[in-house]
Amino acid sequence: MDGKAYIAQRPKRADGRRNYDAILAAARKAFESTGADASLEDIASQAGVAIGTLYRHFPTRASLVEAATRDGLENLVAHAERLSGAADPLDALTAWMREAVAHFSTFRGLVGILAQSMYDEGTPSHTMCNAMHRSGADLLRAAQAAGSVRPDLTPDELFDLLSGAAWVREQAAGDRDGSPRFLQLVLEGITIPRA
Amino acid sequence: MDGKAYIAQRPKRADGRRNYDAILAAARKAFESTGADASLEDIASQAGVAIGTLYRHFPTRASLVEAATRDGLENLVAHAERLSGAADPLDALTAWMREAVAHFSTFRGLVGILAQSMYDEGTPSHTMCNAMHRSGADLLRAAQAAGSVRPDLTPDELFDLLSGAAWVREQAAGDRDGSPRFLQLVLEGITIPRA
DNA sequence: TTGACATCCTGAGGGTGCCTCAGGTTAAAT
DNA sequence: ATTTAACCTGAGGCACCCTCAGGATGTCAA
Repeated sequence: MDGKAYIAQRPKRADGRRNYDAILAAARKAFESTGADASLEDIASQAGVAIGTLYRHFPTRASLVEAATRDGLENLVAHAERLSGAADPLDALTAWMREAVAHFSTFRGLVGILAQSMYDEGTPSHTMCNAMHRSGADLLRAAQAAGSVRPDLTPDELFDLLSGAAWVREQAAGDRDGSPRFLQLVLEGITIPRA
Repeated sequence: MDGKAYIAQRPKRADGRRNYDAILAAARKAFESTGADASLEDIASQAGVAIGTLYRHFPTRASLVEAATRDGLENLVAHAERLSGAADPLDALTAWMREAVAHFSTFRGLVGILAQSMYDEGTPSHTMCNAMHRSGADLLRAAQAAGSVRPDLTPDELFDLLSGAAWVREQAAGDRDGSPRFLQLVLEGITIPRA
């Protein structure tokens, strides 16, 4: 199983690259404003390209979403590595969690796709999700080792909590954004008060 | 604004009632197996009825979902009333929360609709959601009065937590159902240990 | 029993979106 | 200049949504 089979490769010919980029830009805009179920035909026409061209570069909707959000996930992983070994592991973990929730709710419907990708191999985003999973797990372990977080919390559970927070955030888009509060409650729920 | 304007009325003629019931039964089965986005044309044909008949009784998909899940919500409210004034308000609250999560994830996509209905008036399920909100708020208040739950938790936040738990549950359908654990974490997070 | 009629049912049809594929075009390598 | 693999196009088949004009029928009152 070559995981990359699903991942759109950046094309080599100049016109191909141009269109690839245009489609990606249009997709980002459309996802932002409409959600992950934006019309692919709209995206194509917005990119000034026929629908077949979009499918050539991104054979599935998931692959397009993956390409449109790869940067964000990479940043998340990079940030985790920067934070690892911080003076206060709990601060590091909470800061990262906040960022993770923010990214997960970049647009409506993303968190569902990511949650799917997390445990479903053969999904475009699966590789990136795995990397993120490892990053988060490291930060969690450190915070647990420092005695700041309940030791029985597993990485999977951490991601369930993060996903839940992101989902709540995307539901209440705009007004009544209960997400900071949700995450706050979760954080206070899993941390161990400094005696 | 008459909230009932959207709610499908049980038709009066015998054939109408028959079809209404058949559609509802087919819808329940379809939602159960496919999710809230099941094909309405499939539901109609499964009920042995033309598509126009389905739309006659249930002008919108939301109204059909509402009708298919009304019983469950009513039970939830009734159960809350039965639990109110229980000897141990915390037990009552947790029992009710578990039941609520179970109902919210009756089928894939329901919790999203309910979360929407909760704060969006003019939605078919809004009335029922309001009733449920009140029930939950009562149980929460009691548990808080007993000193068992952190006093700053609002009913809205409680429902965000419940929705999040239900959403996580519906994501991990089948294997790896992290939902009991999720709710457990949330509960331990919001309760105040008995000194 | 028999109208009369409001209620109900039907299903074709127009709209949107998904995705494929046969055929035409073009960048790039030789 | 030729070749060719990469690329692009957009019509078309499929599924689903939702509406509406016209036909069928249950109900009730006479």
